[in-house]
Amino acid sequence: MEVEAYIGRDDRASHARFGETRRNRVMFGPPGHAYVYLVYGMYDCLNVITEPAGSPAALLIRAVEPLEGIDAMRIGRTLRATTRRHSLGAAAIAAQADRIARLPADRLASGPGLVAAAFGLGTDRTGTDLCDPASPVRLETPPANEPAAVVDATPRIGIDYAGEPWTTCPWRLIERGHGSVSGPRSSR
DNA sequence: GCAAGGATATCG
DNA sequence: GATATCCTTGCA
Repeated sequence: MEVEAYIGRDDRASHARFGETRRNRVMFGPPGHAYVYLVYGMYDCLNVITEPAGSPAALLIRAVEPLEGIDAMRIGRTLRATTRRHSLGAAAIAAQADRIARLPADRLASGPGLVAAAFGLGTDRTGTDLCDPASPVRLETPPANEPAAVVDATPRIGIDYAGEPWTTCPWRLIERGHGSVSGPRSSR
């Protein structure tokens, strides 16, 4: 599991830095809801609102460790990789499907765009109550015997535009020992 | 190393 | 209305 924290209007790396807009409206709403946005024109990113209404803060879910539904996650990844493309021939579609079929489980959601793809989430999921047991996408309480996670903290990724101290504050949190982490494998 | 890809916030 | 930019990914 890998997440990044974006906290408040003053956080120059946060979508809330310009105040409330149509895109980030749910950031200013109640906690436990989903904020899904489109980045770089082709990838959706899942965030969880973390503070009470009026206090815009969220966690960007950058990577998760697949435990169940791995086949379903492959389908989600394949769908996202082969649709929403203007011109993709049959051979290219087959190549994408084959590439994803060969991915190890811990690489199915090892990046913010890949998390949303694996779960089949789009921007239309924004506002979903992730704490509602009836929600198709939700957060669940871990088993009581779940061991406590050891967490490493590093600077956040892809926010050089924010300036100091936001580019260096260690608000990217990574569960140590998990294979599902974003970024090139060579850097791990 | 870099192109793909479209919404968005900000400017004329 | 136009456009520079963006909390990325996968292939050259």
